[in-house]
Amino acid sequence: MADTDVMDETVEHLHLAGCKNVAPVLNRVGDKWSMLIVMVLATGSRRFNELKREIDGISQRMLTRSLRGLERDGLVNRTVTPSIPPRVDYKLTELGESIREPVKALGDWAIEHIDCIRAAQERYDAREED
Amino acid sequence: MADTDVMDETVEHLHLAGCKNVAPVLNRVGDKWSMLIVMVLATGSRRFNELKREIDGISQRMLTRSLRGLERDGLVNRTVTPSIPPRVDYKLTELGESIREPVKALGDWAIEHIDCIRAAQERYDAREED
DNA sequence: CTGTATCCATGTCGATACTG
DNA sequence: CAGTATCGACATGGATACAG
Repeated sequence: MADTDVMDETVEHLHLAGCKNVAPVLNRVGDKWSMLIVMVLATGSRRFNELKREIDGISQRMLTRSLRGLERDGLVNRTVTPSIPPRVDYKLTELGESIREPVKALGDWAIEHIDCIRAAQERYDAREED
Repeated sequence: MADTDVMDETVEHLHLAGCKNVAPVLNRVGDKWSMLIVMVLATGSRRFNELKREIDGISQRMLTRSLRGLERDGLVNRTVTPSIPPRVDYKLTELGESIREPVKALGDWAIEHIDCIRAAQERYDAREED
């Protein structure tokens, strides 16, 4: 099972040993821009400023940071064409493609239950303001 | 389609209109403790300190906050028994149960691809330190 | 065009102390 | 037992300026 030293403590009460593996993924999925970028790139490769225009609201800094994160995790591929002006293209890797399905499942769940959630929130908030 | 006023701007370049709905869910799913709590509660109702012991590493503050968030979103039900000492039980609602499947799908993806991700990260980090 | 560097505001998380 | 209150450390995100 390779030398993953994640079992350093005997995780007594957690059958959730894999959680240490899941957490970083949840972190990336849960961040503000990454999955949005993935969804845009799902429709085809883009250049930096194409993404910036298309995502609408993202700052240059956050686009760079998000892309670097996705690239580091192997979800996005970055190709530099050293021309003048320079050209950089981003596209999903196979790994990046493969995450779309589970993320979409979550997105579908969210859309399907959003009314239920909002109703719960309103009920909760109503009870607080007494 | 109900009066969801989320189409206030003509979302030209986004077929991702539902994103405003998905974001809050991603936020909850992506946070550090919420899904861990859901997974524990999936095996049965718990009291506050049972959760605290079982989650291991969570602070009292974060457990309270996470449970409040989950309760507000309608994923968790809180039942107070005004005895001495007081007793409070938490259990998943139907909505809470229903989110387990898509979250598990994402968890399975993470576990399945963790080696690939780590490899990509090491490759990336190796290239940075030159 | 594609970034990097700074600065700053805000949010998240944890430790600790205290309460009914 | 089941919280609330407070504080401080740290991470995240945005605005702006600058650079190859």
